[in-house]
Amino acid sequence: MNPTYQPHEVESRWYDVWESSGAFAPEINPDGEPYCIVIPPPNVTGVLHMGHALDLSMQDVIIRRKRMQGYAALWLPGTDHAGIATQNVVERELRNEGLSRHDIGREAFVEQVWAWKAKSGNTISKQMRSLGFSTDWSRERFTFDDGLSNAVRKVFVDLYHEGLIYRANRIINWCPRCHTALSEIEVEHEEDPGELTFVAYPLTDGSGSITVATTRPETMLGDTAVAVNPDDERYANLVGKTVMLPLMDREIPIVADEGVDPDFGTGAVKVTPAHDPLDFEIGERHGLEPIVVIDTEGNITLAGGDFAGMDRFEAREAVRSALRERGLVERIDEHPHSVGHCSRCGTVVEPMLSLQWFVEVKPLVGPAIEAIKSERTRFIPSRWEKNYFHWMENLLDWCISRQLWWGHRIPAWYCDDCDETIVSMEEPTSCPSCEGSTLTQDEDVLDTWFSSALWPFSTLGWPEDTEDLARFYPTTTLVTGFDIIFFWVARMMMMGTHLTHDAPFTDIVIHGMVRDATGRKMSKSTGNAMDPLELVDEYGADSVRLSLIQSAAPGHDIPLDIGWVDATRRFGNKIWNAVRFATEYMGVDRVPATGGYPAAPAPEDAWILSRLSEVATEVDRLLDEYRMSDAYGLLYNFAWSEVFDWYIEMAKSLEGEERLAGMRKTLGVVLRDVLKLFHPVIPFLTEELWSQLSDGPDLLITSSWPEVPQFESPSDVQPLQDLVTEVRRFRSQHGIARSTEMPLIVVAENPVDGWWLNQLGALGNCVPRLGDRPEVVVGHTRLSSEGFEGFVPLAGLIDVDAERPRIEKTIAELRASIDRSTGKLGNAKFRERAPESVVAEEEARLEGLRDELAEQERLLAELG
RNA sequence: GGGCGCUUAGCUCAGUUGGCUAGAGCACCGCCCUUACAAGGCGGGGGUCACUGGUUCGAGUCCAGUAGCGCCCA
Repeated sequence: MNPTYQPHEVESRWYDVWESSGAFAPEINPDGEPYCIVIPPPNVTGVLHMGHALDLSMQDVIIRRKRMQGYAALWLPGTDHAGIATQNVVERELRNEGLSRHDIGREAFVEQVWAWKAKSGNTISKQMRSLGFSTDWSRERFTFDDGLSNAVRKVFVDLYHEGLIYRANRIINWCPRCHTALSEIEVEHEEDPGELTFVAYPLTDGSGSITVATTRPETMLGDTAVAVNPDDERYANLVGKTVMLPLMDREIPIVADEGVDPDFGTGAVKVTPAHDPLDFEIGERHGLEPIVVIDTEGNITLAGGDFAGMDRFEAREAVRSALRERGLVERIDEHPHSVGHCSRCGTVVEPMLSLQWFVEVKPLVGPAIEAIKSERTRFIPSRWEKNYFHWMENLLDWCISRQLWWGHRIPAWYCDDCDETIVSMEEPTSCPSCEGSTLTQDEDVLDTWFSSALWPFSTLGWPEDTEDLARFYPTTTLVTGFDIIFFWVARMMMMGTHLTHDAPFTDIVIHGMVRDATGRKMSKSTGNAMDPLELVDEYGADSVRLSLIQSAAPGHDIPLDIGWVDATRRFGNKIWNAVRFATEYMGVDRVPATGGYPAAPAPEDAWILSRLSEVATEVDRLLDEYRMSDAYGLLYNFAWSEVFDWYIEMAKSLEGEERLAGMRKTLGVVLRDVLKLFHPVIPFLTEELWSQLSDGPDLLITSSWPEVPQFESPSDVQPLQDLVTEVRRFRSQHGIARSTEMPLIVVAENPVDGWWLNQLGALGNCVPRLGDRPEVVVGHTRLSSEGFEGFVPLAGLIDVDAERPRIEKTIAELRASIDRSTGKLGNAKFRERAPESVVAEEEARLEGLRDELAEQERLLAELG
């Protein structure tokens, strides 16, 4: 073995071995209980980012452990077709050739997208391999696969016939750059500086004017009313009057509507029903005609009079200066407010009246909420329930049509003769209503999230009655970021409960976002994004995985400090060397891997085995609760400080063939179990080291999860370690060279075994001998731990006076502790109300402290 | 404006039913190339647990309020 760990050599070796062994498929454990995770499908155009790395690392930890525990563990990978994103990518390529998609036509365009996908669409799946994720590639799915597309169509048709999908004119969010409708969650609200313009609308009766405030003056071209709150006394006398809309010379009414906030601006608002959701509602209530003044390009329409053809932002300035010229602008205030941007391209979205398809969500929400309330499905951490409920209860109907070419075409046809709408699985040949045969299919496609909402069951074969569906659905666990609860989790819950009559998962594990070391969101534009693959190059995949898992406290954001990644790399080197030492110097590779746990371990061995047992139990408990960060933090510290720093050091001083055989066996099982416990998070390194320790061809990935029997630790190990630390501290504080021999007279309450004294000498670098407690300790210092005292003759080691400050400091610390303790015990209520065990412990502690103080004071006095 | 969360060491963060001297990694100081690992070992310094009040024998932990920060929604 190399003296240092080289991640790349190791990592390149194992992935193919695992995959070809069949380990990734649930069939590896044919009789196991099913356990299933479906991957949150990344965007087919996507490249792996830190968020994926975290999300997938968590899933791999879960699935690898379950596999080792004997479950038929299925982790199903795949991607979604990402309508807008993918179309954008291919359109950009076309643009480089000077073409638009319209130049080549729909069919050729879609062909080109498929070609693109075949060429560069699977980047992320390839990247997943370099991080070692153990997904079952034989079951990889794509939302555009035939089976999944069929599911999408079936759901659309069924929901339409149930009346849950309808087509209507509504205000939707329009992206003038992507030329499509968006759902409200594809809109990102960002704070913009903005200005509030106060405009006077003259009353037609000449009795003055009413002032409205607006952040979007250009929309006034489409105003069809002014509205005030009915309770607003300031305007009560104006309701029912009309104003003359400036620039357009259109007479419009002043109406009273509950929806108006009297505290905003002047309390009077302009009403543009075609370009604002609230205004649309007001318009509906008052029978106002919506006038579309901004077109799908974001330009002013012919209805905008003199401003027709202008870009909407250009028009904002033009309208404002035209109003100013007429003396109608009263003032302009700065007004920071949030403005919607397209989540795909960043363009300011335009609320716009448009004919679109919608899912009526109200009937779907109930069962989706009930699944959580009844604890059929739980969020981890549970506080996300509140957000989920809150969001579900306020859900608006979901706009599912997109004006794209890349996506599932809406299975709706319109009869040219009678305007009948036909929704069906198969393309109709004639109109069922008028028997006309000129039918035109809806041009639009469905929102990608519509197909993603079916993901947990469509990937398993639904609506077909497949074996996988029967076996693995409902799935067990979903792991995803909180930012995706609304987009995706909620919709899967709705679709799952409605279509399959069961919630799609049992546990929903929510994690935070990976941020940079200072807590900022990683993004390309701020230049602080870390590329997981670059980190893999630099530190190895295992380090990236372990540092992410260790940093990820449940449900919190993760500021990823490169220092963490580096620390885990050093840990890799440490564990590598521990195994190297065990095999090359201690002969552990001569111990059969299958030998089991020692039956009658020697004291040191019993101690580390008992710790292993405790740690393994605790790690299991934490992992069962998805507290991976705590679990692996614990294991990391156990491995490093207990196995490597203490046990291996103890092992070095052992002698005698029999004793060495016991140690080898112990070190062997401890290291093997540590490798097993660590395998889910650092699979490459552990698999490699397993092969070094193993005497057969068996892979760690398919080995069995540790079930460590209980061992009883000798009670004097902890005092041994404490005394060793005291000895080391004494040496360090006095700067006594390592090579200087240091005698130690050991006084023990109970008989001391040879091994104990041997370890004290070896670990403490001292020469201990059992002796009697000196009547007078002049010329000694005293070191102690529970049940043991050690006296160091100072002559020849240090100047006696040099020990005085050390003792004085100890005395001061003891006195402080004693004060605290007596204060506590002196409190009658403490004795009365605290549990007996707590009081007894405190009393024992105080007694110990007082004894120790007496010793130290005597020591100081005798120093003279 | 509504909701959710955060504030603990120089930095980034743990700390689950309240109970010994509040932990980790990095950074810092001292000693050591001790025969696996200097990507290491040993030892050390460093915290008014944001603030105020309350509950309690006992509060980083529970409750209320204040301040600051973040996210989501309107």
